[in-house]
Amino acid sequence: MAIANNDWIEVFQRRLGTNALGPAERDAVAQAYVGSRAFRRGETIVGEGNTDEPLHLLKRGWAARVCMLEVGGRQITDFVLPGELCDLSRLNGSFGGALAITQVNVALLDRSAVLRAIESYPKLGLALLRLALSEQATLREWLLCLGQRETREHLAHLLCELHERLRRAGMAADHEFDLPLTQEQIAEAMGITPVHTNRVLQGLRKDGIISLDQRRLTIHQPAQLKNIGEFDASYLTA
Amino acid sequence: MAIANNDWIEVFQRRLGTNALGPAERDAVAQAYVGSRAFRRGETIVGEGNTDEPLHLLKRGWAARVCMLEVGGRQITDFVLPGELCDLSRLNGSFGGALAITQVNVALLDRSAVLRAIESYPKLGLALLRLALSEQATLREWLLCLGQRETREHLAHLLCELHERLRRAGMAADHEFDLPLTQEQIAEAMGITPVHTNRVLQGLRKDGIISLDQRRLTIHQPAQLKNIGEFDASYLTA
DNA sequence: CGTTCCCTTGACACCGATCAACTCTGGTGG
DNA sequence: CCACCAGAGTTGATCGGTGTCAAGGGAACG
Repeated sequence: MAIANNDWIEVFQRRLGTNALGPAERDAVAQAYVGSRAFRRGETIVGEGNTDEPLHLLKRGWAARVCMLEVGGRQITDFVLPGELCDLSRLNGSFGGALAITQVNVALLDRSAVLRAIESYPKLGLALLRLALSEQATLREWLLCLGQRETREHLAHLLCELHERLRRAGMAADHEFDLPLTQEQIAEAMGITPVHTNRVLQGLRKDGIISLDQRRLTIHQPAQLKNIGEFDASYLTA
Repeated sequence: MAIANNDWIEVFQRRLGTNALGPAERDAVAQAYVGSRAFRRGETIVGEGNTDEPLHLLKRGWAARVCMLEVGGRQITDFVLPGELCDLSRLNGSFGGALAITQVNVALLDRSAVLRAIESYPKLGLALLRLALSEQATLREWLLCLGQRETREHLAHLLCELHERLRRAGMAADHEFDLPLTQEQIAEAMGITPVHTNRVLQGLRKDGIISLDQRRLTIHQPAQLKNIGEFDASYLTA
């Protein structure tokens, strides 16, 4: 079907770690490719519920995984950066959806082809297992933030985490980066209201620790920020 | 080293789904067995940090995965029931620890032997990937609870989740089960204080929805409880 | 030049944290 | 048999962090 434009594999490999896949695994994954697609800011990439859609591998941009309450609220459970799958969880059951934070490009991978590739190439299964465990670690850290940290600490931690992950993806400078989130989206990730997000952000600004203008974040006092958020990057493995 | 007492494999297989492992995978896992161990209520099964300890597969009892703040609090991120691994995440990096909620028996599996088995038997890797994704789904649901649900709803949801998981493990009757958690531990799972846990529990009791005496929970109005917690078991896949 | 989205700020109410005291149970030792 | 003690559960009073409601400002865009 699709002409194999395999630039996305590089991105995928970068995320998994350069040695995670050998040439055979690379090829096997490449053969699951069934096309590409673009989404605009705010669009739904994957809806909730278990569908037969292909898997969405993020080539470019930011996405967020979301879980919704029937009535009340929406929770962002995770951000998806290039080289990660928006819907790895669909390999098992179903859960949650994904939405585009920025303009986004994804590679579409046929789900059953991926499953077949895993059954033939154990290193691929192991690489995906590691990816899933890495996501688990982030989810646990978010639970810790939501349950135990105070809001100011939580926000500081979130900013540190995003900075570090973006840095590893080659998308952040030493002390600044593009933060395409609206305050409402930050709120949905932190389980608070947009109004309160604003106030806590103001607090960090007032103390000269960060500035945030036009979706550009600058960290003036990195050590302070890490300190406030008790940020220790060691959970961001692989 | 150890005499192969392989009753734990049955428990493991029950959790993974009966068809997840074939005879070859079974044997491969069995060969990673290096012994068994028991822990008493309250003991630490796995400490935080990345060690070379073997993996701990829960044969009997309840455990909890915990993440700690340097100062302040501790968050229970997940409960571990029989057939699950206390420290699957150690296959990748490290993260968090595990503690015994009840008297607990675990099978010890050599970590590198498990890794070798995965590299030889892709179905094993896939089964563990599915297990990890199932854990992810629970973590996401917990994030939704912590971030978006009110405390009463959160507690109702937690009780429903435990009931359903215990039922699947053959450890719960239709409307009652042993809940070995102290109110303090429930609080650590929900990110609230023990005092408040008590009050919310009283609320559910006062409304005749549940009763909880001597670590035995009875659900008098199951439909009501599910309704309050907006509980939908579909995320508990595999 | 109006509309829309996002950010910002103020006033007020309330949920849940904190502090403190008391009960109840089971276990231990005199 | 009773005294004591530790751990868990219960309840009340008070305080503060966040949610809620409301209004306004500023930038981007047609």
